[in-house]
Amino acid sequence: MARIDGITEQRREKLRKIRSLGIDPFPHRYHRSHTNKEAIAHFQRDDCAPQVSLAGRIMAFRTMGKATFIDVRDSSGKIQAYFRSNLLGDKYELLKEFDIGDIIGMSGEMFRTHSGEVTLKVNDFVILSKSLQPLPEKWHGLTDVEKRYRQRYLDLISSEEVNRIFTVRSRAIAAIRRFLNRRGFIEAETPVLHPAAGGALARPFTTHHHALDQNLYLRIATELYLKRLVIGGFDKVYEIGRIFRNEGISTKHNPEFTMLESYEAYADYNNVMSMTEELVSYVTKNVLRKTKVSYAGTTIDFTPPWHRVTLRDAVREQCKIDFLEHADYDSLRDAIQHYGLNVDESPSWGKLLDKLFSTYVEPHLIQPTFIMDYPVELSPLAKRNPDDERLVERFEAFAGGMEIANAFTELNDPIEQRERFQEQEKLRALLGDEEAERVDEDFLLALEYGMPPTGGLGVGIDRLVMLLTDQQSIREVILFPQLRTKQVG
RNA sequence: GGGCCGUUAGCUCAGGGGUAGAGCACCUGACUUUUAAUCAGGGUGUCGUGGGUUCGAAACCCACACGGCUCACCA
Repeated sequence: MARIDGITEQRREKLRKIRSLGIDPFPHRYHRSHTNKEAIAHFQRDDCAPQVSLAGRIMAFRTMGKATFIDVRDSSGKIQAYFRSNLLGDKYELLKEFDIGDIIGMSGEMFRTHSGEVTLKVNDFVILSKSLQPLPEKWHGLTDVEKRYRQRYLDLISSEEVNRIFTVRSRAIAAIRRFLNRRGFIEAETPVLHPAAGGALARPFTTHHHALDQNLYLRIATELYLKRLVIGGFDKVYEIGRIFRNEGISTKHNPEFTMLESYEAYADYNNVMSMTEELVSYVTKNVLRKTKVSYAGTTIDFTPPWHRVTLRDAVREQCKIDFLEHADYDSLRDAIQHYGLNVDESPSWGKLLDKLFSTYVEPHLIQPTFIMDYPVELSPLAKRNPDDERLVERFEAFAGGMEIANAFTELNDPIEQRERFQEQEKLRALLGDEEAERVDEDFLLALEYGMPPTGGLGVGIDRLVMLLTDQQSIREVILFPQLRTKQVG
């Protein structure tokens, strides 16, 4: 990438010229009296000619000899500014040293042009930052996807839509906090560096602490620490935090992503189910002012109550297979073959079932749906279903064909939890399953002090934002998605 | 990691063996209410990188890099 070409050399020359005139092209501060939006609103509301000082990035120049219009944008929006030679005198010539992309401060009074646009008539202006690189083209903007992600600031400058997506993301997270805080939840911050990566089935990133001379893992879930807080007496606790999983990258997976986890003492997964649909519809209504969203050409309605169906019935409906009647690997595999279904080899019964589900059921779950009652093999941290000990009280929420939440009645029996961990260790040893849970003695010790019956929830924030913004790729809702580092030179 | 597609000016894109192109941006000039301002003039380039084929390669072949989609893994 030629960092210094003709255009940037011209701009460096302008920079030198500005300095030679005794002007600091990067002054320390500027007093704004209004944002662009406020200035326009003030003029329209009061029908006067208020004196204002505004600042922002120059987005366009329209010069007509001794008069110039420029468009200036700040985060509130665009405003047009009008520069006249006979108002500004010699200073008008200084405009020649300004370029699209520069940050400018301007003062003057508001008026309306002949064509009706509310405009700032400038009587003084100052450079606030000189831009040395040309901005993307004004009409088409930036469409090179790689460049959009690597230089997201350019994407944000040139695309209102991208700007909107990340504004929605921010508002959605704020709404989640508001919802939970109003219900009496406390927000916690638990460690990112874990001595053992637990709380989910996933490969972790590893790192090393030099002073402790100890290997550490980036967290794959916040679960086990948040449960310690429930044991510590925080009856309602949550964390919105970055999770790291050392797995493939796709339109639905980024190695680091944001998850909400909440835990509520004395609640079970039925209570959590109600809270989940209320939470999501609250967020949707607050952020978009409606509960129906358009996603991938269809309409998704988040209004509670959502569909509820057991995993068993869902799989039976789509695949004709009752997994409880095919409770071992060979039986389930044979049933899949018998019905002519196409499911890849999997290392275990549970993974085979998971595969069957994600291939034949998940893509159909467009409207918000709770899939309930998972096999105990797939859920080492969930409490058994009292009606069928092969199952646990667990649900996953789906919308738009994606999993957006996972929740269960938490296993709080320390003896059984130890047995479940040991089962996972067996899977790891037998099948080389690197994602299996490890026995976490520190967590087991905490459980032995007694954890109240608790309902836990995990929500994939990125995927929720995808649904709210009608984006089919997770990279479009993450400001700086993971890309391979480009070789320099 | 596999398959398919892409990479040409600052940006958006044409060009598919014979002198490197357009629009926007930029530069020069005109213009005191324009708004994708207009008018006249000016191409500013390692055609992703490295090899190969050829009299001649941006183009054809091979390898590599980066990206997109997809499959595998997962949430």
